[in-house]
Amino acid sequence: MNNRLRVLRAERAWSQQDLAERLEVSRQSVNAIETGRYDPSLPLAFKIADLFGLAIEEIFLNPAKETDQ
Amino acid sequence: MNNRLRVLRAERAWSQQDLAERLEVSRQSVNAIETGRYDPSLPLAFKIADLFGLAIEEIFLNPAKETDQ
DNA sequence: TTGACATGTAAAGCATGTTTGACGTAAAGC
DNA sequence: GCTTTACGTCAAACATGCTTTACATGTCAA
Repeated sequence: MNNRLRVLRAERAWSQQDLAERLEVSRQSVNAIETGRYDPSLPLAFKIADLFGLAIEEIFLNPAKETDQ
Repeated sequence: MNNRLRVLRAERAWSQQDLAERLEVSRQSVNAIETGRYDPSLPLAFKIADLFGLAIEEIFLNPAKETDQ
């Protein structure tokens, strides 16, 4: 599932480590999600959405939808 | 994480089996999510939201938010 | 009162998400 | 050159999500 995490992080000039700390997960988890190696759990997706003040759907792109924003 | 799956299903008079088939998961998965034994994966959450024509946030209640709709 | 259906749950196994610790590489500053 | 920081990745271990099979209960209609 594609996501805009890298862009949102870059807009804030945060390192993966910075983001990981704010989300209370490991840096490797942030990296794996950004590089598309796996999707976050739903609770983590909510935490990410909260942190950026966006809806989950504005960060994670529904693979079933054609409109890729 | 609380969710409104049971209500949405009841509004359509679907059995757990009906819903499971539409989501292409097992009836036990639907039951486990409804009874709160575990949260769906993010991809499954998207599929559920699609099926009901709602946002993920309208079905799954963010545990970090006080406003429980 | 039997049969069919809906729901809850359990165990075992496989798939996915997350952790820690470690290593390689590249860029930037001193 | 050396050090530091950022990023990508790997392996092992553990946690969670999901499957199949199975069993128990309640309800409802015939």
